[in-house]
Amino acid sequence: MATIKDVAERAGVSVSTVSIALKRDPRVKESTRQRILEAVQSLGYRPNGIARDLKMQQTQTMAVFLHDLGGPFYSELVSGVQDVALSHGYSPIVACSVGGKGVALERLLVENRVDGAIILDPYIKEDFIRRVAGPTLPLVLLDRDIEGAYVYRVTSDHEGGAFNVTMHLLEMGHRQIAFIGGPSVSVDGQLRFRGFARAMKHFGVDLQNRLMIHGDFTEQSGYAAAVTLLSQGRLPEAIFAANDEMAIGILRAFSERSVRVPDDVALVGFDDIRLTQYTTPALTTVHQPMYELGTVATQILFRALAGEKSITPVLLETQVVIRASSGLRH
Amino acid sequence: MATIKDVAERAGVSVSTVSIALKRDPRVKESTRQRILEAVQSLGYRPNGIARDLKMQQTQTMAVFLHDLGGPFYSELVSGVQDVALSHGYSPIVACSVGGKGVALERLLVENRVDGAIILDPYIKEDFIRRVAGPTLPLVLLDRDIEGAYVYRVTSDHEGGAFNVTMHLLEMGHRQIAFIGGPSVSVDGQLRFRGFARAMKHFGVDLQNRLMIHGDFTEQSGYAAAVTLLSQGRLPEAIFAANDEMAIGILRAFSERSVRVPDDVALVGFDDIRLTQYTTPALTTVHQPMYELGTVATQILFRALAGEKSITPVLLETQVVIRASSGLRH
DNA sequence: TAATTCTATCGAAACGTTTCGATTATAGAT
DNA sequence: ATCTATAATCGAAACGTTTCGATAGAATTA
Repeated sequence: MATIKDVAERAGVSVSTVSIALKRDPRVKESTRQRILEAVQSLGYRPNGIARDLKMQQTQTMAVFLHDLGGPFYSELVSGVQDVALSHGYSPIVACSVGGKGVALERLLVENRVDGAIILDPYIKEDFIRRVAGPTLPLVLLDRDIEGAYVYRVTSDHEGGAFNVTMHLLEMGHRQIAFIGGPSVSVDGQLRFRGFARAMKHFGVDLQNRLMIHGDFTEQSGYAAAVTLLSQGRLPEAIFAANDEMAIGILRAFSERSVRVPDDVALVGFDDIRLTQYTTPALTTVHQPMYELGTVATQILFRALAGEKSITPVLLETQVVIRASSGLRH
Repeated sequence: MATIKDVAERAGVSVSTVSIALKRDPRVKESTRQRILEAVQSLGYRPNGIARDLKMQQTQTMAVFLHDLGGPFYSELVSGVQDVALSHGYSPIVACSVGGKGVALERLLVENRVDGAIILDPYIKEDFIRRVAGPTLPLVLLDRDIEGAYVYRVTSDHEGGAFNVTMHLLEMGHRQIAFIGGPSVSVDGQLRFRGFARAMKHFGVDLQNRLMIHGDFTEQSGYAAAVTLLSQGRLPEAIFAANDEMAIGILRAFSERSVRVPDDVALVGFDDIRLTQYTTPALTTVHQPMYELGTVATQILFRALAGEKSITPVLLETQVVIRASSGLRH
């Protein structure tokens, strides 16, 4: 691999001249630049980005960490990040935050291979985040509630969305409403429960223990929850699944057993993943502004990188999307 | 940011001693190692990965480039990559290959910030790939047909899958079959057409020009193709959409106009994305082994990295998945 | 002509590691 | 006490850039 030194030699100039010539610095004479460019060509020289990063003490790269890359709405999030990052001359890369020791999280964050990161993963330990964040590595956390220096936060209004969609169910006359929750670590799952409980209280409806079931945001856990409910003998009037994946699992369990949605039981989810438009019946859910989440988070990252100090947490609105599964004719 | 030098000073040893102590080299006495560890602690020292990469002349990082990160089946591909990469001590990162100058593709590949890459993007220029590949940067291409030094290939059997699913339609008695193709650059789209044409020929059915329509793999283009077909007055007996996204667009156009699938017209897609199970009717399609594509590609990458020279292209089998949209009762 | 300002180029240090060969301290053998 | 083998540590070079201050020559001014 040819280095800048080889180019300098071939062109008969010094290394420093090559370096500045390559960034079109007007200090170098046009004729010498040409000579240098020829040398570059003939040697197939490509600058070594790592050497550059080391010298510059920055990488112009930022990372997005996701718990599992396959999540159905992450692509929009990443688009949002991408659009803003590119306009700042940065390259976003996406990495999976799981995998244990020696993995991307270590390599990129601990060993400073990126200038900043956006993190969407309820499982990453709080003290890891606080330890690793710093003036040279601001971190923007999505849907987490961690305070710390150089740690910033953007969250969707899970509680508000959950409140609104629960109100929707209540207004349709349902009172016996089951709640299928997410894993206990996930703040967004907790907030969704809070919104649900607040709406129930608002209508003066008591929560029933047997209708509060814990899942883990997977389709299978939704399926299992449906089976649990069915085993209780009588179904509730409605079910609020804390995310769409679980709602889809529930739908599958019901369809296999000929339980009709929404006639026998109404069902709503959360997230508005693409699939919800295609299920039978289409799923009422709460839309999360994923693209906006990406752009806002990235903007905050650049403000932090620019040295801005006090950046307040951002809360983004969510929106109820009413479809057939909740029983409203439209 | 504390450097190894600071640690050395604080611990009262030389830089080199710290360096080897930190990798548990038995040459350094236990007591000094402890002293060093304390210094690391109190200074909050974190090794600088970039300096290390520069010195080592490798990054232990590989990239996966996707044309758009949102593609519905990429997550499985990436899981496959991840599983193999981790077992080799490598961190895969995912980046989007679009975005023009100064973007991830440049930064990571041209400037050698990764040790190798897997690329799934029909739009990346052939000469770029050949120019950038080299002994220090093997490239594994997915669904592309480019030959070159240090360029390796893994492909799904698009042609075979298309042949088989077309045979399925023919065996069900359909003769007038429309083909909705992908963008002309995409090799996989071309192969799917080849398989389709071969099956038609096999049954002695002529292709009709009016039934050969070009799309671009998006849902909208499928919708548009359906509209085109409808405008012709009489529908074909069956439609083969070169990917599921377009098939879904077609389905939407038909459902909006009360054209019944499969009663009025049969429909098949390609890819077996998750959505195909949930559409009404569920979509007959061809399953691509995406996870396997990821693992195989990554294994090849590591063989190349290990210096293996002649690695032959791999072809992975696809499988027809028969669901309701093609009309077969099951 | 001498002094001054540009213009074009160069040399060297620095970024933070790793590693090789050299050096010193410690112990064991003669 | 001297020599040798081993253990523990050190110093310096190298990885490939960027950039600052220096330098030499050409052009301008007095």
